[in-house]
Amino acid sequence: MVYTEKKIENELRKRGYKITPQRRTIVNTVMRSREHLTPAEIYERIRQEHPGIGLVTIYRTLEILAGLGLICEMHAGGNCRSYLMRRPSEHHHHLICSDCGTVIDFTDCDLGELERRLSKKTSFKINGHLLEFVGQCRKCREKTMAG
Amino acid sequence: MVYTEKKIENELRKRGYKITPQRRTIVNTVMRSREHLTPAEIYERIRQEHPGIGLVTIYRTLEILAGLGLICEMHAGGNCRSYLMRRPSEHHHHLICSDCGTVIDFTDCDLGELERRLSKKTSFKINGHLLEFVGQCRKCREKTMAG
DNA sequence: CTACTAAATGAAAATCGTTTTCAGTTAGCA
DNA sequence: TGCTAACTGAAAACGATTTTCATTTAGTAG
Ligand SMILES: [Mn+2]
Ligand SMILES: [Mn+2]
Ligand SMILES: [Zn+2]
Ligand SMILES: [Zn+2]
Repeated sequence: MVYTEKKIENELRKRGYKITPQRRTIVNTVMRSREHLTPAEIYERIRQEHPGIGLVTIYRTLEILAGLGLICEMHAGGNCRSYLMRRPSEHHHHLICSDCGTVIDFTDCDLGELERRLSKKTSFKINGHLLEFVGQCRKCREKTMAG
Repeated sequence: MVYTEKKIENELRKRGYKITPQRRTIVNTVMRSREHLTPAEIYERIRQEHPGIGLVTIYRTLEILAGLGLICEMHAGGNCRSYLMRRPSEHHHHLICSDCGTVIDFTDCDLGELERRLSKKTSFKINGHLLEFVGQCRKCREKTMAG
């Protein structure tokens, strides 16, 4: 299931959130992007069409969208900056190049068995998981070899 | 292989780092602890014996130790704070309670197959992975029920 | 042991991402 | 058309981390 902007607006309305021009732009920007965007990046993109928008509003809207599960957050290992991405239709994870930051999505993680085992052993109710592989993409590896 | 303080000192010396009383205390503090400590927590613990130590020094030392792989960093999902922990002898991961922050270590992750598949498909050289489960521990679940 | 020097330290300021505060504006509804 | 709760943006506050810089010190060479 792919989210259309209409669907997202309905989702927001349903929860009592208002549809403002700012929110529309933010949703639109995040939806259009194939890459993971930081709040600052979203801000920069929007500012060109819609100067005067506040970075705070970006934060507030992203928080709501993430809360509703309409977008998802990514925490890149090293520098601890949190990126935001549009949510593909399925559950997914990331393979990140530690040199250039390239992010590749993948969907097969198959952690159900492990989750069940852990849950049983620890009496935790497990709600989710974070899985990231870190490595070097081909380009960066070649660069390293050359250098 | 468990790191002794002597071994760590040697490792540092080998790389040209000096062994200062501050570094000794930091290594000692991190080694003694069974829990994951934030830089601030380490600072607080050390301050009692060794007032006058600077938080900066904690940061700088932790950075070196992490760089050498002698300790490892943890990035707790939500608030993006990075915790530091002593490195157990084996590769391990975390199960975190989103309510109270309790962290449980586990060692079985069995991601080798997936790693090989991804590596082949993407031409990445994969160097590591980050796996965290997030949920609610028993106590917090009971509290929720009661409330 | 003494002198030297690169490395390390700590105080203070700077930076960075994020959150709070608050006064003014607006979406959605009666 | 008017009301009001929700929303907005500027500014300030915030907390974690980093940088700067003057002073001190570990390790070493004499
Ligand atoms: Mn993704
Ligand atoms: Mn651990
Ligand atoms: Zn790369
Ligand atoms: Zn808990």
